[in-house]
Amino acid sequence: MAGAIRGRAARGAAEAGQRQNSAEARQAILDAARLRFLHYGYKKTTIDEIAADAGVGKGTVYLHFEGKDEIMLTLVLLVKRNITEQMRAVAAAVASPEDKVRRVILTLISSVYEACTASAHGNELVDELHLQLRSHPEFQERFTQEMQAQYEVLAGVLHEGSRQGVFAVTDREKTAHLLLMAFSSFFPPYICPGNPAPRSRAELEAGALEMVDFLMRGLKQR
Amino acid sequence: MAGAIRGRAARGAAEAGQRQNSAEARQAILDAARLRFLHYGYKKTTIDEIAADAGVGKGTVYLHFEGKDEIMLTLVLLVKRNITEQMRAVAAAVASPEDKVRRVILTLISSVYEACTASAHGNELVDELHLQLRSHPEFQERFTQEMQAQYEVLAGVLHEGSRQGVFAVTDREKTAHLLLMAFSSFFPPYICPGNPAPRSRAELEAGALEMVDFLMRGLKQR
DNA sequence: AATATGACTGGATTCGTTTTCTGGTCATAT
DNA sequence: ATATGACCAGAAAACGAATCCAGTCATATT
Repeated sequence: MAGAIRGRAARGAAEAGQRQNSAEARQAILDAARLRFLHYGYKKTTIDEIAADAGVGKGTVYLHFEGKDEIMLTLVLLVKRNITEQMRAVAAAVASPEDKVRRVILTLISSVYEACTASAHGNELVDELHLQLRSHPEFQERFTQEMQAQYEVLAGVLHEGSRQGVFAVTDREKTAHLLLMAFSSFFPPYICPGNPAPRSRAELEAGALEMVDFLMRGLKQR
Repeated sequence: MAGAIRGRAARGAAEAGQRQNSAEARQAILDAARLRFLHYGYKKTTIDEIAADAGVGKGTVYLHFEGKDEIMLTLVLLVKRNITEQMRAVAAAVASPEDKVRRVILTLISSVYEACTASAHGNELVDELHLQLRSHPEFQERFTQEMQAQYEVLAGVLHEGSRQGVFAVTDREKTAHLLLMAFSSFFPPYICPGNPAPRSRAELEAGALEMVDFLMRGLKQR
């Protein structure tokens, strides 16, 4: 009985301990990798450094991730999810549908800008992301899902506006998609042959606001 | 008198001959360069080859262009002008303003696609263009002017629609600008983290048409 | 048995050197 | 006044040696 109790307790502790340690280790690896990537860039960061910073052996890293690339993709996906959350929060706040559309889109654009400007290696990381994404269909899938989630946040606001008679939208999904597509030039990499790339966050947001208001004219109920 | 005549004729012939030869040489250089660039890419093409193909000495190339980069930029500018011309032609045709907006934008997008897909080295050329443009302010200026011209073609159509009471546009220039900006994702390089890049010309045009019709809802008089 | 580790490996990358190539110049020719 | 091609310097390629580092695996630990 004591044995059984000890056994259960021990097993429970072992399981919990392992899982907790495991989760902790995973998180430590992600944290260490994020700092390294931001400070030194993707290529200059080695798995050995990440493992050392995280306080685990090198092999342990490979128990949690298939490789360096997956660590980076995982980090970016987390950032993307975080942005989606912010958008949801903005969409859930009390405001007119027009304002919500404005704010949801601005949130997305500003957050992406913020994330890419946070580090001196932002450009390298963006390039690397695009590169890696091309050869990781499973992550492509997950990224697409996340974009889908963002479309849906916007679609929700459109629906709300629709019910309130402010917007005239038939296919919310498609409209949200087109709407966000029209903002391609506000996302990095800012490749603008002709137009100059935005110089500052303020300039970016001002441009985005103009675009939002232009696009919303087509949404309004007439 | 005969002397004067001969003199004038000779001078005229010389001038005309020189200018004609000169213009011919310039054109021959551009033609040769275009073929080489399309067939072998920018980097693999040498000035010696261009000169040989054009049937002129190497030094002559430098009488007409400041360097290899300027030859390429000149060629691209010519293509851009040609596209503007096509847009003007479409805008001048008889059609409803809505149709003209559709067609003008489709012309632009299709032509750019066409130009970039014409060669296996389209991507290299686009990259090279962006690169070179960064260090050639005078060409930047000329490219911007050409884009301005394209905005104006579209602005003209908007104005026409406005007069006919079909569109409600206050600032034609700015509207044209925003309108074209919304199509960034339809121009190369097609960098789409999430959305797939267009696979074919047909897919591209279909997407563009959807976008045009979406955007035009905001333009219509209510 | 389940998990963690770090020494080890080989393919990739970097580095330093040599060689080739090529954009641009200029003295000469027409 | 215009056209040319030999020439030059600096860039790019080619190469091999040295180094690095992602990923593996035999072993250790619990």
